[in-house]
Amino acid sequence: MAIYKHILTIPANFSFLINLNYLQATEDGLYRASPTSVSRFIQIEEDFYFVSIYSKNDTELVIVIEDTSNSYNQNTEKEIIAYVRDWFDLEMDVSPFYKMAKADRFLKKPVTQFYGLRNIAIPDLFEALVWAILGQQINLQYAYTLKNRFIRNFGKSMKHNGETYWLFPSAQVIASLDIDELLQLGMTRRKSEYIYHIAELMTDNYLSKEKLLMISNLDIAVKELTSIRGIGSWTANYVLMRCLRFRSAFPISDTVLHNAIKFAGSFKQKPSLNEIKCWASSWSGYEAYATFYLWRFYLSRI
DNA sequence: GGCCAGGTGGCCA
DNA sequence: TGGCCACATGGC
Repeated sequence: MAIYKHILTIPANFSFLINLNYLQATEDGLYRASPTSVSRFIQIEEDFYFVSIYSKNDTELVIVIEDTSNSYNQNTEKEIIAYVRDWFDLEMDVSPFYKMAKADRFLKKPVTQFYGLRNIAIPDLFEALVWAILGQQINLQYAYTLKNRFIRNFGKSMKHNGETYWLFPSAQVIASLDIDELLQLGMTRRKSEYIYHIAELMTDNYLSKEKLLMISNLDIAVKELTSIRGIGSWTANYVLMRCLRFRSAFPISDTVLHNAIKFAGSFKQKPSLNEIKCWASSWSGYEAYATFYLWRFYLSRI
């Protein structure tokens, strides 16, 4: 089996360690993260490649690709590098965000504590949508339980050096199920319907990442998504922020965000929507990053 | 045991 | 538009 290496220069204001810490904290079986590296299987068309990423001297990211299916070509390499760049948001220039955040009463601490963190993506649209829907209106811990069940019941597992790696279930697989099979995981009937319906839309290609990426205007993208049953403003903004890289996507009704602002501001009560709108006006253009940092800050508190 | 949880859709005025 | 309310179950 052939092994290929590719080296990326680490951009400014990027800490691989801080990003690995985040990945370790949110491990879900799809990848494995350690304090020095992260590995996962990445699917390119019909083939799977085992990819490991580590850093060299904090100046370079080394991407190691194992050609587990003997199908490696120039396009494979291009796609895998694009995947990694997207996953870690390497194209993002965070310096203007940091400049703004250091003067912001809520963001000052988060950006200091997690300096170098990027909005780690959920590159797969179906995964991002399912994860958002699972997380609606239930506590985060149970949402992780449901996601685990979802992956282990319907996903594909791959072995590497004795370790199991999961691939997120495809929309095609979910669309071929009976809704009751989703219900049995412990989610509500309504959520089962939402997820099943979205799986159908994606299988029939009415909904795809490529189509959404052709939309550059946030409001239009939100409208497009919220026209789908089960996707409200929160879910649309969550997915646009985590998967499609809309910098101004802002899940403003998010309860963790509210708690994070309450925590960061040492308030006795959660802020009102109008207060958040007012304070967040200075985050314009960086709402997604502000939200991501506040989540990280709040969820990692002692 | 009661309240809250990374909301949404549907109904009503 | 804006205000309820059902959904439904786990975590604390």
